[in-house]
Amino acid sequence: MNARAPKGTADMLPDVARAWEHMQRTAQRLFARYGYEPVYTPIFEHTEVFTRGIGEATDIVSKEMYTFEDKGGRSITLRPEGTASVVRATLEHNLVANGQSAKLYYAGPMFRYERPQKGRMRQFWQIGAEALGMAEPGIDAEVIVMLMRYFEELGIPRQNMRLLINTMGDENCRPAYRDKIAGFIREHSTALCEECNRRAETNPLRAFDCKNPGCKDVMSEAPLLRDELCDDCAAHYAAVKSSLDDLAISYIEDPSLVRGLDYYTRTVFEVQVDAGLGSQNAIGGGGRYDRLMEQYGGPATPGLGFALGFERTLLALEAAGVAILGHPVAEVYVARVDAALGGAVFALVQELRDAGIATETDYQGRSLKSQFKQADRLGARAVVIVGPDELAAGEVTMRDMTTKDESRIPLGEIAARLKQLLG
RNA sequence: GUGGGUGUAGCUCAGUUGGUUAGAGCGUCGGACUGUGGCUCCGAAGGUCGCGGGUUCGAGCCCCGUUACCCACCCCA
Repeated sequence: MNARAPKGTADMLPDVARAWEHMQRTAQRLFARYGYEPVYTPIFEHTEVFTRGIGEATDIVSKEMYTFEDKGGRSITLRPEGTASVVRATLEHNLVANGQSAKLYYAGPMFRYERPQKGRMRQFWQIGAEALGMAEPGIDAEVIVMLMRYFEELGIPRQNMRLLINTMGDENCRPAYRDKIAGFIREHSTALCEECNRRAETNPLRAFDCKNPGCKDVMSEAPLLRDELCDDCAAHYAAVKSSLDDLAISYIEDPSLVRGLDYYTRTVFEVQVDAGLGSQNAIGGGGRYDRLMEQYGGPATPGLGFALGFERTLLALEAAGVAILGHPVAEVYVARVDAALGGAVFALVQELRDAGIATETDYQGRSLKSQFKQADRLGARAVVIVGPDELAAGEVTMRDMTTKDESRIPLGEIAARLKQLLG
């Protein structure tokens, strides 16, 4: 038996699990203020949900999916991202029929078959939010602001983050631009890498993303979509920027920001940090996907959203020196002078827990000294000592671990006294 | 898929030109006039030195293979 988690997965031990819960709670509180409601979609979907939505030519679909055939012969894929599923669910349940809108958020594990490295896992967690049915540029800004506020609320200093934005155009202006870039790549084929040449056929815009210095040079001369936008897209982009300005959210326009999913239209954005993530730098990103619902056979429905990565966010938090503190494991520790008193202790511990007090005790027959050490380690504010002397008088000793004050308390009053001490 | 690095107690790591009972710190457990914590001191438990071959009188140290993890490329959260 190989007692090891599979490659690219990790156990989240209490310290990390606590951070996870903190990140989820923070999202729940914040997103609720923006009108978002939770949604849980399956962790696996029919493969087609992703191939259609994300795009056959993307890295995610072409080489990173966990796809398998189930016992019924269906092709199933572990979700590599959340948007496709949420949009599928929205369509399936008619959440935005007849001009309705929906604001939904989700959190959970995603799966991508890649070589793991710092900030990249095969199973990784994301929180995402999707705003469906709204085409106005104001909602673009709102989504971006909520994402930035989330990171800030967790404790990543604003100056540690960089918000990049760009526009991908729409079906009116992008095809022409796409052809133009494909042509540009062909013209400069000798100066570009093999991969970029291949991109001319599959997804020309991704050539902007190439990290090869030679390609970067060449692509810096390429025509920009910004200059080829149709009027509607140009107006939308201008309005988004203007809203961000109004909200004092600073951003960097990055024409090379393309992102790895085919469904994006118009606004795309990414939040990057410099420290803690190894060679990665994005902690969150997203964009608008006004045609996605139609790709699933649904009515034309605009939408946009973002996703952010837990692992990377935690790395960024650590790099920023932010500690996520846990609650004490126990508020009260019940110690017994000798093991024979177990019965009385057991009843008392249960009574305290029923009274809402986090209570811990020893089940290993340890020395009183050791029990005190344990109480200290668990962060207990008080220790209740159960000994023969006390019990003979129907009492216990209560020790305030901060002030070291001790007093004998009748058994019947101990719960109330402890609650009083704990405030 | 490709490349580099690492793999010694629960954790972080030392282990000299290969040499005889493999060490430290932290943590854990026990103790310091025996019913009491956080400091200090003492002591104890705990290791197939990733695994398999090879070289050697002898290998944690050298060689080969293998595996795991880490990091990087690609791309992304």
